[in-house]
Amino acid sequence: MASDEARAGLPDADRRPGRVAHVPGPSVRRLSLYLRELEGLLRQQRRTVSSLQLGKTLGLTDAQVRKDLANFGQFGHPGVGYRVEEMIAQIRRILGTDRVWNVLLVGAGNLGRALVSYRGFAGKGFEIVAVLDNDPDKVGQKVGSGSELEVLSLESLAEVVRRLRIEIAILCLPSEVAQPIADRLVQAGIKGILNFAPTTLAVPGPVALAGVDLAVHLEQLAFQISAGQARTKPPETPHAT
Amino acid sequence: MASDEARAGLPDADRRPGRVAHVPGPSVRRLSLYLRELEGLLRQQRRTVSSLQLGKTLGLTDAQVRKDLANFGQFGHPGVGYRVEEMIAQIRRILGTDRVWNVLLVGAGNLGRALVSYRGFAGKGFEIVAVLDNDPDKVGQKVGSGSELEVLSLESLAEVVRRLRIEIAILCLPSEVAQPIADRLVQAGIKGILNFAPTTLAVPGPVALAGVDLAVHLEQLAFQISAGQARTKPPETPHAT
DNA sequence: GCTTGTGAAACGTTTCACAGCA
DNA sequence: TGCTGTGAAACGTTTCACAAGC
Repeated sequence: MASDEARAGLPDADRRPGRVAHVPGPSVRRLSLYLRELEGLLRQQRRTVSSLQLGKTLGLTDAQVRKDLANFGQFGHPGVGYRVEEMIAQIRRILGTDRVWNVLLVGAGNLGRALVSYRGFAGKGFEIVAVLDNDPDKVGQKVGSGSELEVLSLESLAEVVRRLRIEIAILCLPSEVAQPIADRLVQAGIKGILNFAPTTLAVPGPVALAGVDLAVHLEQLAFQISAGQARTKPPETPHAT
Repeated sequence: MASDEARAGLPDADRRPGRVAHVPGPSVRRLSLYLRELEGLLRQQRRTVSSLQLGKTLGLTDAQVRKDLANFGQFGHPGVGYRVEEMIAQIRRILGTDRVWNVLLVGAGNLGRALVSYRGFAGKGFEIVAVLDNDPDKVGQKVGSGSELEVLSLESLAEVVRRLRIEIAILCLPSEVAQPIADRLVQAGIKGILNFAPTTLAVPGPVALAGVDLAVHLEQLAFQISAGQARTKPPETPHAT
């Protein structure tokens, strides 16, 4: 651990577009929420929005919204606010969803099949392009809202990842097999894993990891109800597992 | 007096005797992860675990683990660590999952039906005891792993919540109807809502709220992959297979 | 008028380091 | 020796307050 040299007080000379120095994690998480709100405003034909308005629906202060967005550049227009369409394009570019990511889904159980049919990814920059499962009964089945995907055997994992240039995988598997499958995905060159198994995965540093544990979210509700009763601040909480 | 009394915006006060004074939000979130790890250790017949061991699998420091647990009392045994079984019982008590919560699921689409069949809630203190849907074609259908639940009409919402003493609802609905249904749930006396619709809900202060937006999680992965490349909260030295 | 962007202050969380106990 | 619990220091995030621009 390097001790801190005199690194305070230096003016940030790094203001080149495209290169962003250091962004707080919470800011990045909120970026997705801003995007969601802005897309809603666009559907309502709204042209601009102020930091105060944007923050109000999300339970944030106007200063927070401005600081968050200012982390990535100067997008606002004083006296006007933020232009909805422009801001959407900028956030998509920042998040990296201004292009389509090919996604692999592993595990065609109830949850897995539901995700393949999930409409919420449409227009968000993600497309599930392959589904794998272990179970011989499931292999060969057609899945998806239009039944356009065929479940493939796990044996084809590496081949599918490479052939379809897949960078993100969603794991809907029993806890016991999640880690070995994650290992195989990493080996095959996957860059990010979204894990729905209720277990902690270990992956090498450069591989991105996010976890969604349904029971965990319910537990947080139970705590808020029984202990807290007062609301804590942030609604959304993605937490790496 | 410009700003002294002006802080009344956020409800926060909870200083009842017998209740734990003020616990950082991040600590509470990690509590669920500790519980999950401890339950895994119990299955492996482990009797005790140190803060260092517990933290390592989760990518946390030992000091962090100790501080988190110390927020709620003194549970550790110097020179020994934490007794697995005892700690599980304590965390369940703290989270409020040392009893069973009746859960209502609203929306019997793909995702909703998958959650009803989801085995991960078993033994975690949550039981889905009713399923509602709008669609006349779905009403009357049997759902659940053993097909033991019948989908009921939305009209029975308030009656079902009261009769079955339901305190938590899971929303698997299109964004457009999520808010009106949330309003009806609040009206019926629900205490917490887990929202899977990709929209921001507004609920009165005393009602607990959590949201899971699948697109948001994928966006965070996309950002980590394209911008970050380095992990935000890195567990140290990783190892591939 | 209204609204952004931004230093500086306020606040919250994590890490450090060590006393104390088994 | 091994480990917890805890003040204090380090670090990170949010809020404040206001100059500057539309």
